[in-house]
Amino acid sequence: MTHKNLTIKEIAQRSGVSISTVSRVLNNSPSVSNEKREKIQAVIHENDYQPSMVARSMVSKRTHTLAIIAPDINNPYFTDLISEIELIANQSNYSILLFNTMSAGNRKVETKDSIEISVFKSILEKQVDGIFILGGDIDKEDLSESYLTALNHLNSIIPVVVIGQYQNGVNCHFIDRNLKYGVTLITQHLLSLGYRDIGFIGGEPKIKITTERVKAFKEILSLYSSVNEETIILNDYYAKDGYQAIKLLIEKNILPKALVAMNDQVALGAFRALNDYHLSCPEDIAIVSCDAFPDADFQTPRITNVNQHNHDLAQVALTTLLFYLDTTEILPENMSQHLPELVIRESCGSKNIGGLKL
Amino acid sequence: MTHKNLTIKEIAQRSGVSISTVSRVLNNSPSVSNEKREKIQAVIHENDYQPSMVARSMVSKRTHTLAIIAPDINNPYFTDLISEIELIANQSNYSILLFNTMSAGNRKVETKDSIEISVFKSILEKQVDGIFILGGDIDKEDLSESYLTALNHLNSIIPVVVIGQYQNGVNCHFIDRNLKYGVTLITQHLLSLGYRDIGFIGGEPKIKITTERVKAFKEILSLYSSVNEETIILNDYYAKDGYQAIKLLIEKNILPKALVAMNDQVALGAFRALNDYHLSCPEDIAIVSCDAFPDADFQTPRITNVNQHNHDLAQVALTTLLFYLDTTEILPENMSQHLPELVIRESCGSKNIGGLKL
DNA sequence: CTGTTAGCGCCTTCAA
DNA sequence: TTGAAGGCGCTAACAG
Repeated sequence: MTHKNLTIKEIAQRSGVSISTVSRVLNNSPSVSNEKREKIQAVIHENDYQPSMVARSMVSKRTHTLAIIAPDINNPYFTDLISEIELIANQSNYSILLFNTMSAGNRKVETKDSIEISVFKSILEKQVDGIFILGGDIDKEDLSESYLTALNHLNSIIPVVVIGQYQNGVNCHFIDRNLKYGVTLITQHLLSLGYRDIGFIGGEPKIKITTERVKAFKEILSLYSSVNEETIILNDYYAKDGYQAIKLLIEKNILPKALVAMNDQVALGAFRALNDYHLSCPEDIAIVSCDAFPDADFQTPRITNVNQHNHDLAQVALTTLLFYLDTTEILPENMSQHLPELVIRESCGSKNIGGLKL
Repeated sequence: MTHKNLTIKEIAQRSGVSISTVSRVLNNSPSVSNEKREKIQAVIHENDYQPSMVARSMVSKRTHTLAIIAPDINNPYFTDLISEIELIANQSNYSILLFNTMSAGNRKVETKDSIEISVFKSILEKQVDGIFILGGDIDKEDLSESYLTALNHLNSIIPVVVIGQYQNGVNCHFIDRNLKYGVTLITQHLLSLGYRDIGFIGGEPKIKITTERVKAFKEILSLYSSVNEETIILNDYYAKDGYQAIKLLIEKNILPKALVAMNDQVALGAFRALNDYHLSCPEDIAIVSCDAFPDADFQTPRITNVNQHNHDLAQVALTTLLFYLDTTEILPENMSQHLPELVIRESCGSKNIGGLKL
């Protein structure tokens, strides 16, 4: 910390011009003589001068920073999304301010007042240009009044894009994941393979992601077979939950012939539990997952799952947010997202391993 | 975007006082009459007023923001560290600006000029108070001259803490991971179980993490047995690399009786490859890992590995950075980090499953 | 094409 | 205990 960054004033002095001229070359204004421009650029380079974003923000009211609020960055679903958003944001010259609220995951923190509400305050202070909410409180079936108020207030000052299911009474922009299509696709796959006795495991109850998926699961299943509520085990989104679910089903002696798992981690936990009971997937039971995580192709068995195309999600979310940064109008057209895609591997017991895509 | 945040000036007007008085209550200055203080606080609450961090930063030269530069946030090692740092940083009222350089991982970007150097520029603009570098270019055996210059320049303006191995010629503060101890521990474990024919898989060549671990591995192995260079396969840090390594060893017909994998993901890929060749771990070959990732306990087999106590790392890194934020002196005492810890599970073939910790 | 001036929102002297 | 004034580094009119 010996050096300090120079100011525009010092660059002006060393270049023998006024600060406005320096400011002009900084902002690529055409109305600067080549001679002075070159001189100034030289001085800028010599001194490794970087204009202060803080001062610029002061004037422009833009920080070129986007906030991401995520409940658990140890969950691959969120990191996938974050790294995707970050990549595209950087290309548009935005930086990412990350808020990991820990409202999910191993280190889940329980407080009477939601952490997210306090995060909203920090974000307001920081004056980011826009905000992504990737999950957390917003996914709850019953939103608290205080959360709703805080979120709407936030959104009235800074545009918020939520990647998740639409919530009544929330004024943010929502990017829908089309959960229904994905579950339907994969359940149908099991049905087509001949399975009729199908259960569902994983996912926190009272959370929209869970309820929507379970609802769609029941809908499609009931068309061809019957739903057995006992084999629907909702707990949480992690490997431990898949493990626990299988344990429960086996202990109650109601293990079905096939299971839809909330995501790959739940499926992983399920595999492990089966192994502990000397059962195996897919021989004894087929297990598929609604949400693809990395390494699905390296598990044993390789996991048949749904690719929700998070890459698209991130793209759409960013485009949407960037749009609302500049205007309060309605986004003209819905951007195209790829539909969730069934990826058939081994865990479903299908013989069509590899290649086959629906 | 109907509302806008009020300014201190408006709060002053609505409270019937001057802006300096408002500023005083904002900063908990004692010299304000209770009457005015209460009036002002009421107005602040009514209007959900949040002072502008940007304006404050303009004056204080502090943004209360820390940057994290990581090469691949899809890698659990980095997310672990990030979420840990974020948690502690938040408690000290710092926000995290995340830079995912993508210099590692599936989407690895190759450019002649390092992305990190351009990230350094963004960071300089943003005027963060301090910087963490979690990996990436800094881990290379041969640092480019341009990178070195850029990093040292950065560090001369903003304090940088690197979580990684010390590099000659770099002026940042380093937090060492004690890689040697971990590998030694786990190799010794294999040796104690009676294995003599032990290989090493995973890890990018020419990267310090790799070279240090391989070096330590060879050192301890050569004390009890002999090193076979052919069974040391260095490629990268992911599941695909474990897979590829096993494939190679089998095809060359030199699969050893035991392997040390760079991390759990490499081990996972190795398991998968073994299965494809109708071999299994630990029956046919023992595989252990140097770096624990989440879910090690849910893999089949459960992975015997080393817990590098990343929690500690984050803690020490943050404390160090916070210290150097305020002073240029030398940190008085080395903070204690837990030593890497051997966690015995199933993949080593040990009968002492569970419980046993060294 | 160039320089002067007036803020952006806040903190910090300095007087009162 | 309070208010007025100046300045943080930069941009954006406005004159020249």
